[in-house]
Parts: sequence; structure tokens; C-alpha cells
Amino acid sequence: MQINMNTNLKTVPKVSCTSCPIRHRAVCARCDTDELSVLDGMKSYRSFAAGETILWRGEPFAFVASVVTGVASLSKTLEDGRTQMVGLLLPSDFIGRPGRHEAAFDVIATTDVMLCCFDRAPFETLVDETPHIAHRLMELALDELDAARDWMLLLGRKTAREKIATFIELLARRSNTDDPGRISAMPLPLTRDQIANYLGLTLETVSRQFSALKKEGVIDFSDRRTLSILDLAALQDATGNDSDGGMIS
Amino acid sequence: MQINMNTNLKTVPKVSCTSCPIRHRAVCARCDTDELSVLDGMKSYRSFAAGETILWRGEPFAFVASVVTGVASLSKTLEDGRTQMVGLLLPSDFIGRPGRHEAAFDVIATTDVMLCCFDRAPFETLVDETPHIAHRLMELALDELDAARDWMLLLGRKTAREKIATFIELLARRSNTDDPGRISAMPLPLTRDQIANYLGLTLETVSRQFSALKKEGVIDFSDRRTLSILDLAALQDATGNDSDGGMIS
DNA sequence: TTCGTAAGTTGATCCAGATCAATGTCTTTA
DNA sequence: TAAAGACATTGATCTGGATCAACTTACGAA
Repeated sequence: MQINMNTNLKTVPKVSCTSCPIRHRAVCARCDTDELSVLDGMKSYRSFAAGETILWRGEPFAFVASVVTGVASLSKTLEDGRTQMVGLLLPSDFIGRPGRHEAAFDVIATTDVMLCCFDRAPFETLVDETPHIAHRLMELALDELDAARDWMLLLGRKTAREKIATFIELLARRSNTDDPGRISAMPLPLTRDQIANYLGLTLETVSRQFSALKKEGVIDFSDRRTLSILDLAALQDATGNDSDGGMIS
Repeated sequence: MQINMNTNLKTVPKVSCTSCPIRHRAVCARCDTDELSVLDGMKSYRSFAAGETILWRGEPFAFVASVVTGVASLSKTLEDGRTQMVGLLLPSDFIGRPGRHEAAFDVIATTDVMLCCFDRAPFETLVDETPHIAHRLMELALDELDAARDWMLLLGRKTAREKIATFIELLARRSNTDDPGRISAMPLPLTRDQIANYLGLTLETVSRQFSALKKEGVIDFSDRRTLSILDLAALQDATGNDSDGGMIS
């Protein structure tokens, strides 16, 4: 558990929006050149080390931000310490919502994270004046709502094995390694404990399910944080999801 | 399981927006008189009987709508039939999202439901031209996102008892009976089976937990679909949530 | 190089909630 | 007013995943 008094933030030299890796998926996706240059002038980069808390629950946010690189998690905690991750933030995902002035959950960097930040007040003004941004924010919110509801199905009804398979498949889908059928050397951006918190399991169960899938030859670990998918079909079978897209017709 | 080919919808005489019970919470909440009269001209009412499916998953929506009275549920289903409710629609909640053209889940009337409907295409045009509506839609989406995330914590980490207590407290909070400390004769808008699907439990467990809370004198049933809260403090204790708002300071 | 700690694996046991089963109680229809 | 479903309760048993515990491995600091 780290303490982050917002004093140990690293501010990093800016990269031009035009060459930004998340240019076409982030909150700026729909912006034209003029709008982009306004954003370019407002933004600043900050980096957080793995394990650092980016935002505490209840803390008013000074800034809103897009994730440029790395992975962050959103977590809720019960009084007695039980915690549940309620979202994963991957590159292009957004932190902060229009009209919301404080975080409803802890935001934690699970790997080293680079954020593209905007001061909240001027950003909100800009949103009101820029339909392209307002529109994109709505899309991002609706995507998150869809993801949250998929996750409710997982948390409420899936078995441990299905949860793990779904998680691995999700990572494969969102890691840009679009090599169909077989993915090698995909980094796991979470510890076993964090995966457990994401899936509503314990870390021991996570470990056992990984071991089982490995023994069956579905996946393999080159090291504990790097896995390969050896049999994507078997993995998808194990997710419990519809056997996707009716390839035979 | 009912079949609804959109032929058995009852269309019902309209009520003026100005005397509408959900006027100040629905998608029209921020509208001025002029905007309201446009909506008034576009809308139509439809009613659905308890058990009817309002919208099937994957079905393109012809209309978007606000719930005026009654309760509807949003459900996702796994291939093998396991289902999980991913949301409850109470009066003022909205069906349909900008930019989304088909339902991502089944929408089912759990009680008799009255909807205030707008044809999708003209409504979307109106949204683009009316910031008051666009803004309110964003608020509603963000509220649902918050609710979804609270529910993820419940599904992933709460015990059966905590789930039931949270559910009862939620109903009490959203039923407008704002009599603090003691609520009598609150109708349960869901069957035991539907409650189980909402909470990620089985119907037997739901029944047992109700019985336990009743035996402890926390709640009481005047009939199986009507309950009273006899000891709100004990109920809130049982939810597992923070003991709310630090009343002592 | 070793020490110390965090992260991960594996085994043994337990238990909350699922499953299987029987019975009870409403509501609807005729 | 009876009969038949749907809905609900309660009991007995089972089991997937939690919990408790021991050990292994990786890694960063000194």
C-alpha cells in the first residue's frame, strides 16, 4: 500500500496529439485539427508507477485524463476490506465524468501508467463547447456500461473456470496483438491477487484455474506474468459465451 | 415465456407532460416549456402486462422510452440458460441509448408497465438539437454506470444475507415512501426467482434469507409480495455497506 | 551471494450456497 | 368450489470455491 500525496507525480514531456498512440480511440477520437490543437495546448502528461494510487475514492479530481500506456484498475471496497474491481482502464480509456467531481472508487495503477491529463474545470468548459468531445464521452460511457453489464453476468453466474477463460480472452482481444488463433507472450498486467479481485474469486482459485488450463495445454506461461494461448478455440469454449458469430452458415 | 410480436401492445391515451409523474426525473427533466411541447407531440404511451417481453436481445429498437409506471428488468443469458439481471428499470428510467440501434439484453416487464415512447429516429434527431436532452441522457447513463458498479461489488463479494438486505434497502430507497426508519406495506415488484436472478443467487436461498430476516424481526410479510421493514437500522447493518454518512460527529 | 520480502503454487479441510426433493399456499379458470 | 398451475417455503444433501497452511520461486537491496 503506497501513499501518494500528488507530490511524487512525474510530469513528462508532451508528445504531439497527431502522433499519439491513442489518437483514434480516446476522448479526442472525433476531434478535427483545430480542436486537437486546443487539447494539445491544455494537456500534460503524468506517470505513475505500478502499485501507486492515482485517485482515492471520494477524492475530488483535480484533473481528468486518458490512459496513454499501461493499465489501471477501478476498485470498490466493503468496510471489512473485501474488495471488488469494477473496471480495468486500458490505453484510450478515460478517467473522470462530466458533472462528477469526485471519484466513486479507487483508481490504482496496476502497471506503470502514463496519463494524458487535463485540468477538470477548463476541460468541462471545453466539453460544453465541443460536441465532438461530448459525443465521444457519451460513447465511452456507454461502452463502459456495456462492459460493466457483461461483467455482472460473469460475477453473478459464471464458474471459476469460465471467469478465468473470459478474462484471458478479454486480454487477448484488447491487447493489439491481432494474431488470430494463437497469441504468444501476452503480458499479464495484474497480479494473481488483482485478477482475483477482478473476477470475484480468491487468489488461490485463480492460481489453480491457471494451472488447470496449463495442464490441459490451453495456455502456457513463459514466466508468471507472461502467457501464451495455445488453443484459442478451447479457451473460447471455456468462457461459457455464445460460440461467437455463427461462422458456419 | 410469452411471445410479443409487437401486435399485442396496448396504446393508451396520453397525459400532458406537465402533469406527468416522472416529469422531473426522466429524460425530459431539464426541458423548458417549448422543448416539452415538442416531446408532448412526439410521444405515445404503451402498456405491457407483467411477464411480457418489451424487447428481445438483439432486436433493433423501433422506439426509445421512459418507464412511467411499473418495473422492468434487463437480463443477460448464457448459452445453457443461466441468467443474470443486469439492471432494474423503475419509473423515470430510460430504455434506449444514443447511437445504439439494438438491445444488448432482454427487457422484461416484471409488473404491469406503462412506457412513454418516442420513435427512435426522430428522437435521435431531437437529441442532437437539444442539449438539455443530450445532457440528461448522459446523466442517466452515468447513474446507471454507478448502479452497475455498485452491483458488481454486490455480485462479486457480498454474502447472500448482505445481498438480500441491500436489495430490500434499495427498493425502500427508490419507492417514494419516504417515511424514515420504518416502511410498511412496500410491494415487491419481483418474484423470488427474479430476485434470485438479480442477486446472483438461487430462489431457495432468497426464500431462506427472507425467512431468516423475518424470524429476526427485521422485516415482515403481510403477503408474499408485500413487505414491511420493522427495523431499518438492523437492515442497513446487514447490507455490509458503510454505516452511512457519519451521523455522529 | 545472500538475505528478506512479495508473489505464486499446491494441498487439506471446511462451509455457504447450490441442488434435489417434498410440501404448502396462493391465483386463475371453469 | 374444485382443479391446476404458478409461486413459495422448508428440509436434506452435495459441492465449488473459500479458507487455512505449507512451501516454492522470483527479485530487489545490501
